[in-house]
Amino acid sequence: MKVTIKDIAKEAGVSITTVSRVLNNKPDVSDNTKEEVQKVINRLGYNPNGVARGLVLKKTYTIGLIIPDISNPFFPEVARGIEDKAKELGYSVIFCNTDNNKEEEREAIELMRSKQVDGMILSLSIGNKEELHKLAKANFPVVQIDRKIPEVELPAVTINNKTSAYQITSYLIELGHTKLAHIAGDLATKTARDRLSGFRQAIDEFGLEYSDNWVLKGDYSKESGYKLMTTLLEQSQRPTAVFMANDLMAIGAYGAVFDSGLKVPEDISIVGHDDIDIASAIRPGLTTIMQPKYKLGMTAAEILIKRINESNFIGDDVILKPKLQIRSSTKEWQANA
Amino acid sequence: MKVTIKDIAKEAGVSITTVSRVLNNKPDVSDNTKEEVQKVINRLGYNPNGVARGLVLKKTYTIGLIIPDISNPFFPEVARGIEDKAKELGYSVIFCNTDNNKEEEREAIELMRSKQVDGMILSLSIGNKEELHKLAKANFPVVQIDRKIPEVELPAVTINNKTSAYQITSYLIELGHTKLAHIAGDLATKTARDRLSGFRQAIDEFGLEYSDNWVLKGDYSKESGYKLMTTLLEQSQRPTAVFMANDLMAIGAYGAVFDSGLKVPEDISIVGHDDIDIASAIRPGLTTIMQPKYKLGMTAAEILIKRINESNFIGDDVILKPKLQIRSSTKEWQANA
DNA sequence: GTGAAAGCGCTAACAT
DNA sequence: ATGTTAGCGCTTTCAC
Repeated sequence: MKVTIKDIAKEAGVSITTVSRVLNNKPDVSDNTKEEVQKVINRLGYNPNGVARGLVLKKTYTIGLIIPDISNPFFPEVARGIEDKAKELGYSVIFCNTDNNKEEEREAIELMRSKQVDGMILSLSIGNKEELHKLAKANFPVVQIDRKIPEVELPAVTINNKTSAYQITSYLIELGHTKLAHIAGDLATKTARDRLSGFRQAIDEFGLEYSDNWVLKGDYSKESGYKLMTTLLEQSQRPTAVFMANDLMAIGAYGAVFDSGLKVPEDISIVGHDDIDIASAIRPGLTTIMQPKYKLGMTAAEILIKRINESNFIGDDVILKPKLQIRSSTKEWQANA
Repeated sequence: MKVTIKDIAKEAGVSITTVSRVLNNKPDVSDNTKEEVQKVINRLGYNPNGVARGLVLKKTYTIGLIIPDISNPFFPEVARGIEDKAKELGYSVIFCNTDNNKEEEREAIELMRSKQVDGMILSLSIGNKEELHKLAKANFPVVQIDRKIPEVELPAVTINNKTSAYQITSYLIELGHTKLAHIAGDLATKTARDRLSGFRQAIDEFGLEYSDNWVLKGDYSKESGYKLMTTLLEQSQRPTAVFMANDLMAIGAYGAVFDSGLKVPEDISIVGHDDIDIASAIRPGLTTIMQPKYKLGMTAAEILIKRINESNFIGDDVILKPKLQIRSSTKEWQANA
């Protein structure tokens, strides 16, 4: 049987209140009894029952983390940032993968709530406005990460994906490219939509022609990157540069280019987004947008926990700065006569 | 205020016992009242308090996952396997990073226990026998993953790292290499020790000479791979092939070779271990040992939960099969006169 | 078929 | 400085 506060009380010859007092470092215990009780606690190897404590305190010191997929290389670092900050502030994290599936997301949120987490960090598909509205209305502590669902008043920690997409597309254009393609991410996500929209903005502003044939809809996976890049290369009119909506798809694209007997960047420039580990490891190094993933996580956890502990604190959106990371997958392009 | 079982009872005009009965699908409720109660539950959006339930049931339907670092590319996939299986069986997972730090590990275990997890999946450094012994003695459900601490009677889901190291070293030898080096992982881990020992066994069995200069102690990080490979290359006698204890270090080694103006595999063959995503994405593709990471996770979760639910079940060790994954970072070697 | 009461392990008034 | 009591939200005897 596990040893409880009662056992300690009996063994030490005091009331459970007194034990509780020394457990929580409350005043009003004589040094003597405190010491005595502490000894018994150590001797019996007592470990307070957090569940019981949680029930009376209405606080579990646990936060929920709901993300699409921990095995997508973007998320482990943000998860690490979250866990580090949470631990620092005395919280644990319970996590759940949803694959951007609306129903999974709903269930995950419900589950977390029934587990009485003190707050949640969410990266949801775009379909789940209602769920978020409910949480907001219930005044439940939530911070969104990576993706901010539009029209939802919950704070978010993100980068500006439209800007980053605009920036990297502009970079391609400044290199002399005029035939640009984009392979979009899962358009059920806000990030994919924003990146697409940043791409189009750049195309428009620089007065380049826009072709539906050169904007393909992927799903952020390596496989879809490979497949869609293959499709792109099979077209009669080939772009000279392509913006892949994330690095994972860019990796897939490398393979497709290679398999077509072409070369990056000589025949086609490729850029990605996120700067996951692989981006700097592959050759040619992938030009991409670096997202401060760890910091994204740290910041989200920090805001969430502040929100949990200060009822009058409503977190603001935090928009972190990404950075254009130029490597070797891009080169200047001269239109030849 | 959150709605409780009491509110439902009052609103439906029944006792809380009855509400509890319909909540848990117990018999002895008339179809009529059941339906009535269910209606109220839906109307009020009631969500049972898992903490209260956990207190009386002494069961939280939560398992703990303690690993060195979720942002090490080896772990996300195993974490995903664990979460998938856990979810399937009705459990959630709460996770914690320890960086192979003994004290962090101790604290994490204690934390999990105070949170009353039903069981834990652990990947610990080798220093923590005592902690594991305590858990074993307390008959607390635990399964080890990736690394089995020696002399501890808790089931483990692993591959045989000595065998895999032996296998990949033999492959190098069969290619004609006779000057082999090994850059070990963090020797505070069982895996690193086993891989080193498999390497030495191959060296011994094939009667190759062994030099301490060619066995360097890394820590599984990319940076240490780069640094130690540089050290290796600076030596007067250079090996022609090196077994890096994991893929991450192998990536670092690629950089070191490149920066020395040498080429993989023409000047030096390199192999890794684990087959993380990057291994197949980089050029030349990294010859390595593929670990069934997702399955490792699935299996561990399955055993753990079975162990939780069947008091007489003691899980056996499961040793999964790795696979030699030959790519282009290795080539035959002819000793030239 | 239904409800009253006890109790899970703890904290927090409220005495004393 | 210490103890008594109530109660957190739920499940489970036990009685009716």
